[in-house]
Amino acid sequence: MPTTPVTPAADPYSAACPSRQLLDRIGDKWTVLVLGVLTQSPRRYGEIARAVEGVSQKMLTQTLRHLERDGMVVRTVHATVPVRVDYELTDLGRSLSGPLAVLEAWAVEHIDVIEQARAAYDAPAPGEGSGGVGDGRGVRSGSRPSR
Amino acid sequence: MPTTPVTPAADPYSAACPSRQLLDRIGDKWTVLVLGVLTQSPRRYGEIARAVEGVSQKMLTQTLRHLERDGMVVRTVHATVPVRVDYELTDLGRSLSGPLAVLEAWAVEHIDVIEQARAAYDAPAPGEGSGGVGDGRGVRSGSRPSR
DNA sequence: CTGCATCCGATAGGATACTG
DNA sequence: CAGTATCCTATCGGATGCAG
Repeated sequence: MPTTPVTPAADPYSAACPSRQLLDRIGDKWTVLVLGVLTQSPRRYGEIARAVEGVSQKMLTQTLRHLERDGMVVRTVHATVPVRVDYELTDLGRSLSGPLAVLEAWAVEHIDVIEQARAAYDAPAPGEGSGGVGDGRGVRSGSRPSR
Repeated sequence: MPTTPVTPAADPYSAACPSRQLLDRIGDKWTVLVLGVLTQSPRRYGEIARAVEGVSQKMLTQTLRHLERDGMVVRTVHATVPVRVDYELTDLGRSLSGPLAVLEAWAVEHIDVIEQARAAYDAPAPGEGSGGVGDGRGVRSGSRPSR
């Protein structure tokens, strides 16, 4: 496979779809958080670990490796006595913050409605046995089937 | 917890953060795909199953239930002889397509650079022993550490 | 300090069989 | 047709221990 096999990439239902690849990456537990920390300024490994708080070394390292592999961050090792490693966003990494901000804005703006919907869905079925509904047109499932 | 414990929601590193909740939802394997299918028009269960292609009933049903719970889709059951169920996006669900499109645009636009970066990362270390780099300032890790 | 290796529990997700 | 239930595997992710 010398030249890239083109891969249409126009098919949203393919695993090779750019959207899917991006979602697989940012959908994990830490990537976006790490990206957020690095957006502010370059950071050392330990700083990121402390900033994100809750992430294990394993996951932090894995996340950083993935970001590095994708060309989103640059890893610089300083051969000092206590080893020091800096991570810095690349232009590519920085360019992602825009779309991410859009998504975050949507989330913040609609979280209330979502949580209301969840509460309504989780609540026990409302008494709908009063009015006549036998029109055979269809029934909205207001609450969870069984859970 | 009767009244919501407030949960600042301003802390990006909390599991209760709106952004995290959204990412947890769209980060899974099928949600965005199902959303995409429904964006076009209301669909029956079987139609979605065929359109997404590759999704199992289990996952499709689970995804639809999640979307319904979050108030993104409305599920309507028609009590006909062969049962018929329609799924339709709500205004909330439709409003998400914008941010999603932004993300997709970014992915499509940068996928080439990302794949190049990946190829470079996966490739064996390039011979950088030529030029003088012994300034002790730091070394960029050009390729993967071991795998 | 930074990170890799290993063990281990939790969860996501696929295949299959069965039901209203 | 539209699910539900069960089983099983792969992966995710945390804890711990070791190393350069």
